[in-house]
Amino acid sequence: MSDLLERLRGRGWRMTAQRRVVAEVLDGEHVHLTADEVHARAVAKLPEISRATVYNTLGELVSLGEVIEVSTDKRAKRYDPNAHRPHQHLVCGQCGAIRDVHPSGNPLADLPDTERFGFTISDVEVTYRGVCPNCAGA
Amino acid sequence: MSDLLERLRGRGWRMTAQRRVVAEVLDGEHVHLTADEVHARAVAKLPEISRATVYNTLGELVSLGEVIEVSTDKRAKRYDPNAHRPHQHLVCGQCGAIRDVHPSGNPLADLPDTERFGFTISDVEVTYRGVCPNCAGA
DNA sequence: ACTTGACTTAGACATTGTCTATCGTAGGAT
DNA sequence: ATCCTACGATAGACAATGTCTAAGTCAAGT
Repeated sequence: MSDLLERLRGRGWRMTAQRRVVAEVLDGEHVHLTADEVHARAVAKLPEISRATVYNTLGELVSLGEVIEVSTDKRAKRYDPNAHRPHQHLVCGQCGAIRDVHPSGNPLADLPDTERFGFTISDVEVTYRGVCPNCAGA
Repeated sequence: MSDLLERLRGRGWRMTAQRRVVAEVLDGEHVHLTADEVHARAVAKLPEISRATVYNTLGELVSLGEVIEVSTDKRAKRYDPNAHRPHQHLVCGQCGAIRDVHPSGNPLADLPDTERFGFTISDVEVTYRGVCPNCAGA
């Protein structure tokens, strides 16, 4: 599991108990946690950890490109540790479940030059919305 | 400009000064305003209008499918009155400028069945991120 | 014009995120 | 091994955005 910790150490990250805990939380379960959920899980492992530290650490991980911020939900940002394989998200509008999915083509190619208005495009974010089998069945 | 107002009236919307003002603000400029910006512009036309009413009215317009909620920016939701032509957004990461763009194909088709996990997909949200000519030039 | 239920209001409250001043500590230097 | 120091952590205030409530107001049907 510690590929993440290894990489961070390799980048000269100063390793602290708090940062380790946050990294472990993210690395442990490949779900999409909100900052507060990360905080809650971190507190379980290290009760003194503060909210600010979790936010700071998450922000640093995002800057380092180790995790991705997603805002599928209109409320809080979520953090996706699966940053090394480009992927998109499939969101259930009822229960809020999120799945990672992998596109067939390159979505960047779908935008013709005439629609780029001189922008230099670096990234595309694609979110499919629908209803998951669970919610549809009920 | 009052296609919007017409449609709303036709749907049995109870027409009040506040709702008219909010609808006019959205219908007037085809930009992507935050709820607070809508409120500010509404106050300019009708000083007594309250924040709650603006939020309520925006929520209703979204439910009715007359405007779309977009969260390109990580902060506030933005409201896009251009709900009747499917489109996507192009966002400048530096200045936050947002442009509507029109896709060449149907992005829904890009997700193979094997990646749908039983979801019934109803919508795709695509956001291209990059740098606008203005910011790139500077 | 009257009545009624839907709409509006002000402001408290909730949630999420940021900032600051202070304290603690990881890791290099000695 | 111990000390130093700069970087990180902390608590809690603050800010931004959004939601809720209780009471007052008004559009529209009768």
